[in-house]
Amino acid sequence: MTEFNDFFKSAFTVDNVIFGFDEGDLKILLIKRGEAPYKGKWALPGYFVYPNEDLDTAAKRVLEELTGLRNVYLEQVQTFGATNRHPFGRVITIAYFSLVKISDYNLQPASIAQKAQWHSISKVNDLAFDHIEILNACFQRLKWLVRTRPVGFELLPPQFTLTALQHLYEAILETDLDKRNFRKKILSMNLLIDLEQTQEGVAHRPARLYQFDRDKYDQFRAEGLNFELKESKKKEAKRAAAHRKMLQPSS
Amino acid sequence: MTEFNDFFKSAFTVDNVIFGFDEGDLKILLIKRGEAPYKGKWALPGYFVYPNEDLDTAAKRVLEELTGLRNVYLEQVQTFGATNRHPFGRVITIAYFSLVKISDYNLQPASIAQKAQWHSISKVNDLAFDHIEILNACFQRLKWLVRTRPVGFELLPPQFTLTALQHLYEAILETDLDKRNFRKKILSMNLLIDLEQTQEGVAHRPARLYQFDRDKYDQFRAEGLNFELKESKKKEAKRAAAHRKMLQPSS
DNA sequence: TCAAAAGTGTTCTTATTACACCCATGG
DNA sequence: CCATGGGTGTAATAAGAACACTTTTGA
Repeated sequence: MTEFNDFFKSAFTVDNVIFGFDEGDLKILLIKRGEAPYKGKWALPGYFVYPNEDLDTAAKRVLEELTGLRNVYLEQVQTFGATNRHPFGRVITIAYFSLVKISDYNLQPASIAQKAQWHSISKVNDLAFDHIEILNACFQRLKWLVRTRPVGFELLPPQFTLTALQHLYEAILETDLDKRNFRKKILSMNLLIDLEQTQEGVAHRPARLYQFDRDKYDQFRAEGLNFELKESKKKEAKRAAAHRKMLQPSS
Repeated sequence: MTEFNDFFKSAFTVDNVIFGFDEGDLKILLIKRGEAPYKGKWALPGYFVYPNEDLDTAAKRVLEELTGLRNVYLEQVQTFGATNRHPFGRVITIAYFSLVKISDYNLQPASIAQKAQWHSISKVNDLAFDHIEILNACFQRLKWLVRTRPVGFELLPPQFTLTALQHLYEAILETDLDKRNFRKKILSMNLLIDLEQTQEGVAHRPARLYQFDRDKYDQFRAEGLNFELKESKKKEAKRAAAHRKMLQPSS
């Protein structure tokens, strides 16, 4: 039988999937581990929770130490606690994700890591611990969130074009969206302020710039806001066809 | 500075919000605590996670010890870890919820509790620890889940009437649904098997009995299934009016 | 004048909502 | 024969999906 005090021999960490968006690509911030275990491997930024620290506070601390950013979108996602997930003992981890504007980001010297770097989410495939599993859970959650709440703005600079916004949604949802329907839907929500400015120096018709209207969002949020986005069926069908084709032996 | 070994002095528990449905009421199973802390108070069933036990396993164990039930719907919801939430030290808890058929339920002698009892969720207001907060988080999650996945069946006996199913949804969503629209929607999903039997011995026209078609559900689940239910606007308006009236001083 | 991305409306289809009466049974 | 809850269809509205051409700019 387990003694009561045997229960008080565990530790817990927070791990943070920090999403950013750059060059049309959804990215996450990873650190190259400078110490055992998994020395030299890429990992999610995370650390032990201090004895007198709340979980959210720990997640914020990890984020701020690494990026210098405060007041970013941060949400608890899921807790991972397989008995064998950490070689040093029983360590469970509470996974968070956060959304940052890469343009705001300044790399801080981080004693825990030799190196911190943005990685395209599509190219991440081998991480320390069970971090791939954590990443997947957080990515799934982000997909859901982005269809439900207008959090996309957290990942863009304060001024953006509708096309940039659409590309962000397409990157997160891993699908194509119809341009006209997307604009109709987004604009009909009345959450964007038209800055009545346009891009400069682009080799094509310059796009209008918009800003997210946070006040109006806070106003709407009370009443529960609908924010669904669906894939275009035609493009979905094309993609499915291409996929089938790919799977078939060439004849 | 915190020593490394200071991190390994925490414990964690699982707490389980066990939902059931009986007499038109959504209920949860609570235990009256037989020991300190919070001796004599009602609490969510939960216990420490053993050193060699996975989190989901611990949640299943707690559930099975208390109810004798296995193979019930169980889902991790959120982790609560405020530094002061447990008087014995740093104890974080991973909250789960489960859905059981009260008809299947058999109370097991539970050494941890003097007493286990079903409580109408609307009447629960004072629980040990931060369990009210946990309950709220799980209830919110259930509301979302029930609009998204056909999990309602987990709470009903194997054979049920459409009216019973509707009452379940109304209890969970805390709203009224239109009878005809509800039936149309539910039947159009083709997830019910009409047993071609009717109730017996009721003092009104006997209702047809249905069964959940789990095979068909598993089949559909792969493709991602829509399962939305909306409140009738008229009834919503009525409710809002009643609420406003209630808030006004009688003149 | 060409390339590149911006911008814009309409039609069709599908899903949601509102709504009221007759039916079968037991007491 | 009455009370109780079971069972049914239709029309109006709203939301979503498909779809192609013109505009503005820099090179």
